[in-house]
Amino acid sequence: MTVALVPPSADLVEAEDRDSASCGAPAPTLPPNGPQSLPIAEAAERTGVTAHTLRYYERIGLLDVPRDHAGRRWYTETELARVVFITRLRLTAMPIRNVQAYFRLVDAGPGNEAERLALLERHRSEVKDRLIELQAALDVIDFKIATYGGMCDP
Amino acid sequence: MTVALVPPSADLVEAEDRDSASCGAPAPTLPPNGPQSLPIAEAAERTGVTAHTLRYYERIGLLDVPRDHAGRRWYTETELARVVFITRLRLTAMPIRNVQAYFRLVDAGPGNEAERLALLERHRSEVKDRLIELQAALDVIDFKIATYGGMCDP
DNA sequence: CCTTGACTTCGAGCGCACTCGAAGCCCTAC
DNA sequence: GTAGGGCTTCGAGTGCGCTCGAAGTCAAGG
Repeated sequence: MTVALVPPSADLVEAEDRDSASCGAPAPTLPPNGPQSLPIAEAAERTGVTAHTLRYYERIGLLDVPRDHAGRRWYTETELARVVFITRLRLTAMPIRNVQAYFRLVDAGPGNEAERLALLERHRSEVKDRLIELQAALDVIDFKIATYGGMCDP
Repeated sequence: MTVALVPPSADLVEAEDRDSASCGAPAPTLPPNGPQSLPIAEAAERTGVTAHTLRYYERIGLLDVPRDHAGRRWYTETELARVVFITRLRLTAMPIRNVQAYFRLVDAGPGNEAERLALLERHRSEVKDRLIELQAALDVIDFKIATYGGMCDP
């Protein structure tokens, strides 16, 4: 239950706000198929998310992936980082709806940080509640396991 | 992450193995509508599970609820305790399949405690892994929240 | 030129765990 | 006797989050 404020995997967390030029230098309007961009298959491999799911995420508005002239997707660090952050949120069972809401805010540009914060904090508190419930349920299971040693007299 | 061996809500945990006469006195073949048995609506209220879901659980073999002469279900402490334990397992996201497997073992009577134990222990270890992942994801979110204070220099 | 293969879109399908609704039965109260 | 309410079964529907397959496009290699 410790709350680490050390960047858990810093490069991925930092990158997520770089798009929509939230602050600092504007995004460089990368040339499709630019420096380190990856085609969908490699993006899938790198993020551990299937290509199908990457397209699905884009369909539902979680991503906006640049294309080359032939319409093929090229994932830059920006998109890859976002995908990773999405998987983190999903891992905590944040409903897709809320993930959508969050990235709608991000994509709306700067000025709504308070809202993003509120959304994340609400979610964090839900996750913490679930952690506690989960731990309690685990305790029940542990108790059950323990009693299988000395059955019939729990 | 502490493992409590104090019965988390003892009455409910203890009761779950009493059926199928796993040890000690055989189940007393209670008269339908016996001492403290409840009709489905009250069982639902007591366990926090809808009547629909209680019937569903029975349909898929998780429960075997005694009936009165008119075919109505009467939930005794045995069934109520089992329902509660099911909800604990479900709370930890144990797939219904595995819950079914577990109670098949329980219903098969004594002699397979090692298998039950193995099933629970496997699940426990999965849950613990998930707890760790969940905590890590929460740390990412916490980090994100923290950086919303001093945007642009995480 | 033709094949190969990775990509594209679109819509449909799937697995899970419920959740609901229709039609009917049974008991009690009036 | 009859109205009401709570129960029964059964099968179908729902919501979520993917997951898949068909059919087509495009670029590179032989």
